[in-house]
Amino acid sequence: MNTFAEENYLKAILSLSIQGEELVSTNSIATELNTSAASVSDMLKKLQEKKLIIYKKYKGVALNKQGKSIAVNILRKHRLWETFLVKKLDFNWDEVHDVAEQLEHIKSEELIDKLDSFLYYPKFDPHGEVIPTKEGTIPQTDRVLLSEIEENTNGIVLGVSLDETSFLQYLNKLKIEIGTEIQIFDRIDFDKSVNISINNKKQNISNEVAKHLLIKNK
Amino acid sequence: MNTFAEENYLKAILSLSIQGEELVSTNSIATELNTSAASVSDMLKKLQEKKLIIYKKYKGVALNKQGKSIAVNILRKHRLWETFLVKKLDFNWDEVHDVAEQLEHIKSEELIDKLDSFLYYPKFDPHGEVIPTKEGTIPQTDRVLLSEIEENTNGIVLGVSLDETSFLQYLNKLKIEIGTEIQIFDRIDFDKSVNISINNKKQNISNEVAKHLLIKNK
DNA sequence: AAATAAATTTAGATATATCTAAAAATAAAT
DNA sequence: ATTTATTTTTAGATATATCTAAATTTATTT
Ligand SMILES: [Mn+2]
Ligand SMILES: [Mn+2]
Ligand SMILES: [Mn+2]
Ligand SMILES: [Mn+2]
Repeated sequence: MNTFAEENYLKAILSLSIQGEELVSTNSIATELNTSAASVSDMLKKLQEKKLIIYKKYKGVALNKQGKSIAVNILRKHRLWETFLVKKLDFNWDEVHDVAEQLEHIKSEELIDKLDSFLYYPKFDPHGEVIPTKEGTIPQTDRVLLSEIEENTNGIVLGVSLDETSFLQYLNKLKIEIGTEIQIFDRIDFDKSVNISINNKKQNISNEVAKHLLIKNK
Repeated sequence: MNTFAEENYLKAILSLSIQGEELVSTNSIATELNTSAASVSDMLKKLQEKKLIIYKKYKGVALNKQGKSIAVNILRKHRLWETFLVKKLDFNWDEVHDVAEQLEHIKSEELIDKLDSFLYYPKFDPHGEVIPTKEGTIPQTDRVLLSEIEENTNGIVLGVSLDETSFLQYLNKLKIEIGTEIQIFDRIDFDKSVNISINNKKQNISNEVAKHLLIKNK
């Protein structure tokens, strides 16, 4: 049985791997978890001993099979709970992340099975993020980040890759939500911002925001 | 913010107070929480410093106003979660206690408010135990324990005062559930067991079981 | 290649929550 | 009222998870 802290570290490593880091660095984990690099080193040693990661001092860390399985399961629980909170308890999409951070650590396989069934086996969470299967796979989707999308195309927002309150409330203000149709014009070289229009209203989206918008071309 | 351990100690003290101990003893807390008397002493010192209990060394402990408020709130959360698990997720009444032990520690007032609303403000949990109000009061009921009920009367089982799996599964076997009508004949002096009948079938109920059955006379 | 900077790990502390064994206080028995 | 037994507390360890500051390794400049 793993502690909350161990589970959070495994989830952080998974998240950084998905974002593209092959060998995840100590510092990026520290940033992700708002803790010190020293604490990360301590915990990596411990996870290494528990045989959940492949860790080479000064080089970086990756999840091994068992570590990945645990991390994906936490992610599954996180997203199922978020779905429950929005679909059943009427929370808004920008209010659920912090509570899900707690609920994801509840230990009961039967609970999650029944929650999944109660929600009619959802495929996506309230942020459009894909929910991993009970078997531990993360279904692949054909979404592209707005920060990397081709210029002069049309698309539809299918999700966000970040579920922090401040980000989601900013999207609310920009009138960007799941299902919003957008036209993509061009990307500015200088700051990597993107010019788009929503309902024929032109606007400029910063790279910081564009990096977290999942778009499907149409 | 209190730790899980602190919350569990406060809840244990509340539970023992309700069961009749005016000054709760170190040993009874140790038994209730399956821990050592030494650990209890350590924690009582800590809760004393946090001003949540009234503690006199070697004498015993009681909750103060703030400690009671916290404990009642944990009990409320425990029973609301149990209700959710049975009513919405189709758990049986003998399967929910352990998961509720985890869920009761989730910190979010809004979550509990919304859960309460989602369940249509239930007054009793799946074991017939009364759910404390948001304001922190425990509504009084006129139930009597089978171990203390008057002889030669009729009654109906409205609840149990213990929600451990082994006890509830034994009740399932005895065909005793909430709503079961029983006739009470007499109480045996020697072992305080009670002779009753259910559907005209006579049986003898041990004091250990009778102590946890909440009956309403009719 | 050597010097400097950045990233990472280790050393040494602190805080929480446990435990066993020993000491102290209280209760019960003689 | 002593002695004995029980209950409770303290002393001293262990385990987890953090931190800051110092040491070490790796990467970048000059
Ligand atoms: Mn978490
Ligand atoms: Mn999400
Ligand atoms: Mn608990
Ligand atoms: Mn209950």
